[in-house]
Amino acid sequence: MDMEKSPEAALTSSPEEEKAAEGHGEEAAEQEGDVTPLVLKKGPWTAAEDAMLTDHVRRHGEGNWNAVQRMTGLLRCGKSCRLRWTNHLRPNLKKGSFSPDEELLIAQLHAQLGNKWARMAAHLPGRTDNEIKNYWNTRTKRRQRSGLPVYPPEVQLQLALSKRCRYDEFSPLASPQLSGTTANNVQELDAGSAAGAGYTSSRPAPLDLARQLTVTNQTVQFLSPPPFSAPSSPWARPFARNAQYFQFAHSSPVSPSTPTGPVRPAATPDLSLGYGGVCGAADQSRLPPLSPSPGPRVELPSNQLLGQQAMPPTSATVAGLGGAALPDQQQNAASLEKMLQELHDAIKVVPPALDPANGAAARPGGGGAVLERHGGGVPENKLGARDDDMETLFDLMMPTLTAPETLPLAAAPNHSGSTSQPSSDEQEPSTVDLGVDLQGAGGASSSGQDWGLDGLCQWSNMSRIC
DNA sequence: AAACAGACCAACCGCAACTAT
DNA sequence: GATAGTTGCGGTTGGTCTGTT
Repeated sequence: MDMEKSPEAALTSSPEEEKAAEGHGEEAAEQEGDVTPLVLKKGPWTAAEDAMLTDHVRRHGEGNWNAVQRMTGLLRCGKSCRLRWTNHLRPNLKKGSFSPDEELLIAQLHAQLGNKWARMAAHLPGRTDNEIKNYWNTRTKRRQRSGLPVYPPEVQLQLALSKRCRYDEFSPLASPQLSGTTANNVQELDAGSAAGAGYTSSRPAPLDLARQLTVTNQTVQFLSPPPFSAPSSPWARPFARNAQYFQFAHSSPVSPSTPTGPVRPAATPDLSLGYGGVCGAADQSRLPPLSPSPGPRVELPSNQLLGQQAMPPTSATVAGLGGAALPDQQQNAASLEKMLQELHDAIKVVPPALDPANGAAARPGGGGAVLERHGGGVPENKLGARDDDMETLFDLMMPTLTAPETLPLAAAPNHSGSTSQPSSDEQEPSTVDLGVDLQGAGGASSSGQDWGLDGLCQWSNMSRIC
């Protein structure tokens, strides 16, 4: 039922007619009157058309796009008018190339949302979904062709953590309703960004690494207030912009479905980073599937992103799959250590403050973990903090390895992280398939925007360890 | 200088959800 | 409830620009 197509289809009867309309549509409309159906124009907009459309919107506001043609004589269908206005004429549009901040944000949003361009655009004021889509598709194509990872390392780690977070939220213990838009869900998480704009995803808000960490029973806050100096990796810069996500009270928020009492697997991180089989066959029975099983909810990749299956497996992929034979806690620990090393350029996690009562680190709800940007100067106790990071994260990781089989199956995202079939938010993929996005598995802490082959080597090594 | 390939961008198409009658 | 109309979204296409050979 394409109500916008039918007029065009009816009015544009032949290619010749359509072609003629492109050059003389306006004149034709004036001459032909009511007897002959209007031939709507296609193709690039002229300045005069833009002016007409802009004037119309100024007078009547946005919406009712089909009326534009009737009221102004503009020989464009409503759909075309809306598109033109939204993508080019609307005020406050930001033109030009994307800033590094925006690029990282897009990567993070894509990791969380898939090909939800409109939602992504809601997080990028002045940018349009079309713009983001074009950017992502071309960039992704290029990167995949180069064998580079689609996502930067920060996003990869965030994905790994958010995965665990989602397991929490989607755990069988949680009400199914929670998978929608209920309390403590994205509506709140998203409060700090771009007005929400219908953002009803069950995914965490972009750049919500702090929340991910919070769910790991650590509270997070910056030691030094923004603005931060630029980190070594431009991909880390948006952390500063989204500093609000890192500021939590010590009474750490807990995922609504996080059960109290003994730590469930829900509160344990899946540190496999999506490397299929990275945790080994033995553990796969306990962990959510990392790669989608064919089914109605499998997300199909964009045709523009094809070639992924044909892509030669990177060392990381091979190592990840091959590493399935060598999964154990130590290997995960090694992976984790690598990850931390990568991330310590941008983030430092200070261990929770000791509980004065028992001398133990205050854990749930009382954690004192603090994130600190390096921009404010290298912490003196960096190494010590890292050790504590390891200890903390080891603690978090171990339950994963012994997780019962009660973990809910993750939805089956596709290789590109793209979305397709779900028609509602509830059907959105609840995980992001790192398996393929990390196929290129490079992108550690390269200093350039194009996190490069150096990173590839590092991540490959990490996988090999696993 | 010409040919070619890739990147980039604007626009179109089809579909689905939503709203009004 | 059915139908018509509107809006929004994601995928795709085609033209133009730019860099390379």
